Amino acid sequence: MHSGQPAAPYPATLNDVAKVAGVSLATASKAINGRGDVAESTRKRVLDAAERLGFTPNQLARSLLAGRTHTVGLLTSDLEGRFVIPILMGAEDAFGAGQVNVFLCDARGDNIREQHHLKALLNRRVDGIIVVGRQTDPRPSLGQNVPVPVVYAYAPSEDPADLSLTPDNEAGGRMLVEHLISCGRTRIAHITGDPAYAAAQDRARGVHDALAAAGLELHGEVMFSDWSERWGRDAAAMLLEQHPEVDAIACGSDQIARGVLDTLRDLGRQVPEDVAVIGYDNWEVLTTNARPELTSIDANLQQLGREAARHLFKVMGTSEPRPAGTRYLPVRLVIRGSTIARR
Amino acid sequence: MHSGQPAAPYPATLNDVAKVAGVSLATASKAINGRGDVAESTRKRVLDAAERLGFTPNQLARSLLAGRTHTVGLLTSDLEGRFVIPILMGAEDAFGAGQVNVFLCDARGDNIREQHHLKALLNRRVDGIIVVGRQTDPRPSLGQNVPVPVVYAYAPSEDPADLSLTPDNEAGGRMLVEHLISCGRTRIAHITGDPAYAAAQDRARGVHDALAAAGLELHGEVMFSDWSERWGRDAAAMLLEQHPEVDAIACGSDQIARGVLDTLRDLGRQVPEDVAVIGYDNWEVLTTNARPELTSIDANLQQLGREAARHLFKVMGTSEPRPAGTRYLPVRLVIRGSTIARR
DNA sequence: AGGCTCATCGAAAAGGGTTTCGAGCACTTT
DNA sequence: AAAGTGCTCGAAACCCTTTTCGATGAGCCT
Repeated sequence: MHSGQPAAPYPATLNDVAKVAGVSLATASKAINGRGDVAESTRKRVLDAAERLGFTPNQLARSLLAGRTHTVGLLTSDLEGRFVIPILMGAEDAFGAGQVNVFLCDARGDNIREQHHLKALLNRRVDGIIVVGRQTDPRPSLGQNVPVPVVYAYAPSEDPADLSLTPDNEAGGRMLVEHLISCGRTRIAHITGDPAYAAAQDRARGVHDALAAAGLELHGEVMFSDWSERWGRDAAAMLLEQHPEVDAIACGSDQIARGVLDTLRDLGRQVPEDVAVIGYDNWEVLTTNARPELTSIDANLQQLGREAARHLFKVMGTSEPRPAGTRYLPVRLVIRGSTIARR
Repeated sequence: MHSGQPAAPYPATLNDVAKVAGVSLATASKAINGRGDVAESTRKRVLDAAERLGFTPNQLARSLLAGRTHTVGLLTSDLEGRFVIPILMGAEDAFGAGQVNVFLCDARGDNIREQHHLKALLNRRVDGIIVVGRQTDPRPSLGQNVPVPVVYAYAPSEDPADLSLTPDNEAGGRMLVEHLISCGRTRIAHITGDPAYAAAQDRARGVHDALAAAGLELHGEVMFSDWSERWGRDAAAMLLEQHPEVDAIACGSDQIARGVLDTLRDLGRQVPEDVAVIGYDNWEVLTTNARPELTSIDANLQQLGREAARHLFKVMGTSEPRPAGTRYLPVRLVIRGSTIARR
């Protein structure tokens, strides 16, 4: 089964346009790019010819000359991770329907491959690079001798000389507790994921601080294990056994929260009447399908991607000293039925 | 907070290398690319110089000359969709740690924006384009006068002159039923999503055909509505009211299956002992966290992405007539505890 | 010694566009 | 009539690499 059509040829070059219009290369270029020094009648002739031939300028040639390609590289270590995608969308968004295109590279968590991709991107003369990790744990820097600006998103760089943008997990942890308190809860427990993750530790610290600030104490220890629903179910069962008095459970992820909801349901506890539950990440497929729908913390990742892109935009091309350090971007509370009863 | 380091300059050009090595541009190029006609001693001198200067060839210049860029465009209409990502990974994978880089463009479902991105990709002289949709419903073709090969992935093109790769949903539907029958079930119902989706219709047809082939009939009508957990819960409740005899439920998505599992649990039915449940899509976060873990159909999307890339590879550069038509790629059964009791 | 081959190297063009700068020309001014 | 002014346009350089093909020189044969 073949179409038989080999392929349309690439459209005309500027040279063709110039010939058809009966002018020189230089004049054709100026006419098309709207530079001065070309009579209105000539411009029209050139534009007509370009239109007829379907001319579009070859970006390769243009970039080669200009020294800027209007491309950026997005270097990620884990594409399947759900954190990369919103960031990627935000970046694409900020660069806009505009002129910038994004090269996507997935290093699959392999350092060698990352170096390889980096080199490939530089050989293609990208104007900037966004490095996206899948955890909020600091990652090794690409180093300071990269000839284009680099910004680290989600996973900050270990090197303070780099610019990193990462969600403020500590503020998120505080937000969990503050919201529960504002719902009138005082007997709060915290079930979270793998203690080896900075995200787990940072959120737990936020939880602790907000409780302390309100003169409260956590009911039970922070329960660390992994980020699964199963752990949420098991942890909730243990928790209710040892601390049946709890009236709110702050969870370190939406998956954990889903598990917690299941156990509460099995044990006949009403949510949110008896126990309020709050998740983290605002992963829609989990939050909006839960019974009841799950209140959660959204890390504003798309916003983070936009910021990263905007930053690159600002410093691309300039040779000024670049901003450095790690910026913690605000997160956002999304309230649903698991903390506030629907009327 | 500034690093103070403005940016390392771009590395040396071939000209610099030639000068340092004391040879001509041509010789330097030949030495570096391993072409013949250059004395071993000279080659060493050039390579040393290149090493010292950190020379890497400018791909722009190279591409401009060669007429091939070793880049492809990936044009998607919906990045957040979970179908795009595995396909993207498969494509990245097939192009390999090799030479090809991927431009990612998200049209956000907007036709104008898609045209715009297409033009931008062509101006950058990509060697090929992969179009990825978020549904299996056929989508409008980009047309036949695109100067590079195009392959449609997941969402096939409406135009049979294009090459499309899409998962075989009908076979998947049959597989649902065949597996349930092989588990000894005969009283089978089907709950699925939005009837406006080709995926829902194709899978339902597969379910119907496989039942007919086994001399069985569906218990109740096919239940269409939407792809949510909530619908799964509600539909299962209705189903068990009207057809309490069912011993298996084939679901059109994992979300629906999760809802079905919840209702069965609420009603005290054992899974899989009383009722077997099977999902579709093999969305890991849903399947492996379910109680019991959910048997499902995997569309092999990563494989599909690889195939798409491989196809582009094959026809890129050649001017032969291109293969056309829609190819339905095999799907795969992933067995877990919701259909077969764990020992 | 002259003519030959062979290995090695470099000049130049090509790829497609942008930009600088000088040339040509019509028209005005003194 | 000579000089000056202002507007159009084109030649050529440039970006960086690859490739062709002709030039150079050394070594060998008769």
